[in-house]
Amino acid sequence: MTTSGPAPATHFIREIIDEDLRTGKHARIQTRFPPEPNGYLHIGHAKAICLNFGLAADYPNSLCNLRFDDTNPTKEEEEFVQSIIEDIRWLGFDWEDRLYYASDYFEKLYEWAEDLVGKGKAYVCDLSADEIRESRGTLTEPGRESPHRNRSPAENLDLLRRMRAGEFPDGSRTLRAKIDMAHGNMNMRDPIMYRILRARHHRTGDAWCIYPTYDWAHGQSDSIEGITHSLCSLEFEDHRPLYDWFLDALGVSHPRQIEFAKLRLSYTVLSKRRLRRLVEEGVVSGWDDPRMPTLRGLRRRGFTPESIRALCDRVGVAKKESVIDLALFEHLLREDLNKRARRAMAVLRPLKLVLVDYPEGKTEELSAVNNPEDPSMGTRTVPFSRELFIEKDDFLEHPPKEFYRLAPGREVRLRYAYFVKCVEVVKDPATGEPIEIRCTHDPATRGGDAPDKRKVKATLHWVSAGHAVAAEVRLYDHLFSVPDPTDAREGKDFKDYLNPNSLAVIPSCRIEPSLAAAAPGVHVQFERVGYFVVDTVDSKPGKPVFNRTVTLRDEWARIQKRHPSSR
RNA sequence: UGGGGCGUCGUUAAGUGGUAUGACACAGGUCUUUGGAACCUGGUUCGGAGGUUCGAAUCCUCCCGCCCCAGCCA
Repeated sequence: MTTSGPAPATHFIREIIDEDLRTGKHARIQTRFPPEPNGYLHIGHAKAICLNFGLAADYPNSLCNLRFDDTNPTKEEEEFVQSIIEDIRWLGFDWEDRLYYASDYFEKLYEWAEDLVGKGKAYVCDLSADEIRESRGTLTEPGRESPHRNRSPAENLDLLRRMRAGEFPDGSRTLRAKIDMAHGNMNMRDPIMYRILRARHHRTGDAWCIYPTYDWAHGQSDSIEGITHSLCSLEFEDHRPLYDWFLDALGVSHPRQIEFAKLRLSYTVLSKRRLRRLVEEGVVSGWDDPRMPTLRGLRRRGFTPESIRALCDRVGVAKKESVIDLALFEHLLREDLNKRARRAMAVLRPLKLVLVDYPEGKTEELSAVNNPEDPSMGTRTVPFSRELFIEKDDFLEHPPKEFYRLAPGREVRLRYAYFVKCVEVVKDPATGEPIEIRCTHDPATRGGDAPDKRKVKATLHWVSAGHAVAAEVRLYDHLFSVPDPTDAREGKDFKDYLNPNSLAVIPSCRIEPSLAAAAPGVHVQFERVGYFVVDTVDSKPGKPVFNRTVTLRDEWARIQKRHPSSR
């Protein structure tokens, strides 16, 4: 994944690695991305993916594994394994043959558990879940030792074996590490290593009725894989002493856990719980709704893997919890799409424009550039005729000073076509709304250049009424109307901050004919409007559907925002 | 009144005792057959108070604020 370009931004994790390489602690590094297959990946996961795979790509001979952390069969499913694999591939990363599962290590983990029991560092506890909770103490008071804490290694070994053999009912016993019930860190108060759970595992089936907890499985899995730097998010800082304790107790290769702040983005939510609510409560159409921050949602919305990787490169890696401005993401997206998306003309809200001095029945094929940023993308031809559609917003009968599009008596350019001048406005007698604009055109300006060098203030996009194709366009906007919907006021819920205008469907837009057959997933810039992508689910030949990925920067919109009167 | 973290422009991130820097956002401008893109210009912001020092965002002390932890979830 190495790309040429500016050196990657440095951060505290790189400093640690550089130091480890310099001192010879390691000659190379090995990282891993360890998702639990219990849901879909989102933009927050992308940061961890880019960090882990990116680091491995940047350091010589270094590798990053993909490991599914599948220690809880009640929540995990094969479907998620597949979707996660698909999404990481789409993002552009490769783990070659290093696809692992924590469940691959169940036998080894069990063997190690017996080892700790033998060393007197773990014991079988018969307390119920409630009793354990009750005896754990609180944040300010120490816990009480389990009455089974001092069983002999031999008795513990016997009990552990019988736990594995299925002699005891679910939840009746646990294997716990023998550490310190008075520790200030709750994770060290004899944490649970195994629970009895008769649940079918998506990979090991019914082979086990005891399953390791995260704490018991994670560090040991890292060790088995030869991970050198185990990166995780801040909430695991409290677990690091335990991570270290297990590895030390076992006396095996000891990766270093390093915690960093996970990515948060403004105007959206990223917790699995909240995302699930949006889906289950029907706020969005599903996990791949184009408004969702899931990788599937972003993909369907038209975000590119390149823009996501660029975001992850730019946001930095630190321990400070921060919320990244969505505007940065959109900026990076535009930067990418500007160079790659083909241009086309599409009129979202059509207003008829008739050229009174243009012959009826005549059609011209005018040449248009496919991408001004990339001449190699060539040109295409666009049909032009007497009756056209322009954007409703591009005409104002009584324009404010800052508006320099079409208005009565005013001349503008129709892109790649002619200069036209408004000579008449036909209005709906009932509403007074303009329903047809009549213009003259200057034949000498064919193609859009005036031989006499006269200037016009505006260039408008258009489509030929008789040639344009109908299309459905879905205008997407921020899912929430406030930067941090999770920061809900007293009595409020994050859903109270949903943006009611996050989706507006325009069933019948007019697009230039060259767009009629655009393939699903293709990115295109509707000139002067925004970037769009052909929807991968609902778009059909003959009935195209476009999703707005992001608008273009819009100077006029800003002016209107500043002076609400100018409309 | 337990333990673990974090505080640098609006937002992010650099800075590791010697002129506070970049990106996004914002504001102004140049250019333009996209009010796009590109380019130029702008703002003084180190949580607070003391202290050490010729000199502190960096070192010390105290204070304040925010986040995480009491799953047999990860």
